[in-house]
Amino acid sequence: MYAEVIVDQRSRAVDRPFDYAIPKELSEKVSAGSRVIVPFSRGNRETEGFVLRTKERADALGQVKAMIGLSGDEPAFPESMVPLIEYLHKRCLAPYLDIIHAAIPAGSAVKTVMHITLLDKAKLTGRSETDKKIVSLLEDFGGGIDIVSLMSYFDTDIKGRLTELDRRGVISRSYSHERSVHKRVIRAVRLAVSEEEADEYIGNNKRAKAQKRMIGVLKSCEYLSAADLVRFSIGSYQTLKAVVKAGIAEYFDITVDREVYSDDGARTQFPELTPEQKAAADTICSAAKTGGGTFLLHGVTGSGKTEVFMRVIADAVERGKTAMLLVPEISLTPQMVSRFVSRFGARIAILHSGLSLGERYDQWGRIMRGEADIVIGARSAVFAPIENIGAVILDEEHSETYKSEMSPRYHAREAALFRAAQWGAAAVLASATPSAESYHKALCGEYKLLEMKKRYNENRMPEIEIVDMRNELEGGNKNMFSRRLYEAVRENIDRGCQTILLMNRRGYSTFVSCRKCGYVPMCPNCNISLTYHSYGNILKCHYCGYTHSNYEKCPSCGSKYIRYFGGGTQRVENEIKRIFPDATSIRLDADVTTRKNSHRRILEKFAEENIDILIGTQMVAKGLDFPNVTLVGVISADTMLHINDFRSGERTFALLEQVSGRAGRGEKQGRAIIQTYNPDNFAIELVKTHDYRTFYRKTAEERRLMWYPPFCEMVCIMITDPDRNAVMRAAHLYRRAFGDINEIPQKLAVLGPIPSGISKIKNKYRWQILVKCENADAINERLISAAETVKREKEFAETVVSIDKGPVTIY
DNA sequence: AGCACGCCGACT
DNA sequence: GTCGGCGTGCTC
Repeated sequence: MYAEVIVDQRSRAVDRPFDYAIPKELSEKVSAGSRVIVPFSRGNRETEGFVLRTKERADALGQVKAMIGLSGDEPAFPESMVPLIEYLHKRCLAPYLDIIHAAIPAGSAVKTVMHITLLDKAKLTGRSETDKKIVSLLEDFGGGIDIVSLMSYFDTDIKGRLTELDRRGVISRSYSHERSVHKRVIRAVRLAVSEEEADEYIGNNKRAKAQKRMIGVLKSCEYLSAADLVRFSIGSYQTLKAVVKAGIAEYFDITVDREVYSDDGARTQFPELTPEQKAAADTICSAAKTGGGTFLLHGVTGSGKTEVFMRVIADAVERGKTAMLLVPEISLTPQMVSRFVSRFGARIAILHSGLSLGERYDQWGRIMRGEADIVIGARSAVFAPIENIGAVILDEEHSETYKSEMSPRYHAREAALFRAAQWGAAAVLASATPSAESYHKALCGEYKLLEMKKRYNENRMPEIEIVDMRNELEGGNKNMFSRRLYEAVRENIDRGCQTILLMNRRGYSTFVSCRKCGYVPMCPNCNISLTYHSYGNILKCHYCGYTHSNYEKCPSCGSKYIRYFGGGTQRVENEIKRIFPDATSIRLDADVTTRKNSHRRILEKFAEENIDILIGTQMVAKGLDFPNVTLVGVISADTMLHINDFRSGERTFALLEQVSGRAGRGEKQGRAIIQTYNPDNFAIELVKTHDYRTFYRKTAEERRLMWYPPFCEMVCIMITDPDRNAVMRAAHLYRRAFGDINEIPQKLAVLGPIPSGISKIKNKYRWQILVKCENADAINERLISAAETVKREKEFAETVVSIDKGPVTIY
């Protein structure tokens, strides 16, 4: 038997499967997904690799080496993940390794370290000072040392010398493979003798009361952790020691999974569904039983989509299948998670970026072992190792967080649909404001459209009021709050109802500028202005994190008059405290949620203490369900509108619709007040009537005219280099190497190369080329070979070419 | 990427 | 003859 192996060496040159013979003794254990150690390259150095598939014959033309052994007893991923890995390899033009690393828990990869051992000092014949130093260091370290430590004693590269010394038999080189994340092992205790013998022991030691209690506890259960035993028996570790020493009990190790959610064991029942919910759930469930299909569930905010998900998931697991629910960013939806936990309990596994490496590893293990058959998670959970999938659900399917901005630049929606199709599962894309791409496919009949137009519990949709801020300015109001919004907030506080205020920008102000000379402080590493943060009185770059203390005087002209343009959440918070001194308020944005669980705690506090006002970025727009919130205020609806991106209207509509949907989820009617300088823009105007259909129609008209998605596919080629001139030359070379578009047998347009909208980030200059085409996968070869042409030039050694299919932001 | 190999100048 | 630095090319 032979295996195709992807070696764990991050380089394009080895980004392909290599054939290895599987020794007989390993043939039972090696399968697709196995992690193996193989001899690689001329020196046959031991290298870690992943098996993509096994086969009867080797395709390799030259010699085929045999693999050395298995690394780790469990496979890294199940065999059924291979088709997805291969699909994404082509789709994202990403190296196999990047995809595999995205698909397995971070930190579970193995580090290969070279060790040097002194074999025979006598064979050192030469006069090389370097060689002598190597040998004497090896002696100092007791004959063996790892390569990293050894190299730290030398200024020059000693690898060549080590090869030579190995050949002469002075030293030998070996490899060790170390895993960084370990299972969590705790010490547990169980009875080592029969219950009768234990009773006899107690009878003979009448004075040992604590030991008696402890043995009593042990008798009542099979085993328990040492800590629990001590606690339940009100004893001490000394008592436990005595019991073990007497041979009555014994220690053993159990591996436990770190818990990532708390389950109090209480189970909620399935409530009665509304006719709309029932119709949607029934259609999806019956499709799931008959080979699957993709559904676009378009339900207004508060229509109870989550309840439909639960039915679909329950139906799948009842039939012995598994289910996957993807949410934009799970740490942002604690309410959703707790609802699922209280319905389904311990069969849920949670995967998201906020987990520690160990927690992630444990959740992974639970899924691999089949202990969890429902997976809830953010983008990367689409790689969860479940099999036999019955239902795949993407909540807020329009969310841009589903697109990875790192290699592999995959879209979780595409990956999820691929996995659903693989298992004949029902796929549900759900949103109150579907992406134009998905809605287009639904109208074309590629997806089946399901609509839920009514809110749950007969609640009405929030009333929307648009406030034209130009009139405020004319009326002499320079405050960030219009008179309408001020009055509404005031009224809401007095009624004892809660308010959510959206300010879609963190920090205090967008940029600062000298009133006299117009100087704007910029980030030295990125071509972007610095944002003022009142907390700590600093200027901060939101791209690279650079900070600078705020200027008292203009560094350019020395003027004392510095002005703060634009607003951020901090500024709104300050204003609220000033104009509503009697109100309680709390802020929720990326600046206050850096610590684990702080996001959840802020929301809990908001609910439990009935805080009057919650101020936040788009974090407050998603998935929050607080019945006492009756007013939503949007300080400025324009912040996303003027970003020069064809999707800005779509983003604005989705955000406004979502955030206003936070109001009126209880019995009281909700309303939203949206402040804007562009009341006539249709993305803002149509929120008023919650008219998604018209919004889509107008958007689609524009996109068709301009030939933008969903009517074409886009590819963004980003070229970066620390040198301003090199990056420009590289970009032009790429364009030339890409070739004449008339030779390509499809409609295609190339825009650029041009400097990127933010022309420098983290000291790397950025140029981009945009390709619009009918089929992006059909030009893979051109896209790659042009990148190879650039990389072949010595001048472009530091140039990075990254290809992004279906980019979400173009700037 | 990471390493072996071959080539060449420096030094003995 | 080594030694050590550097460019090249290959990896089942």
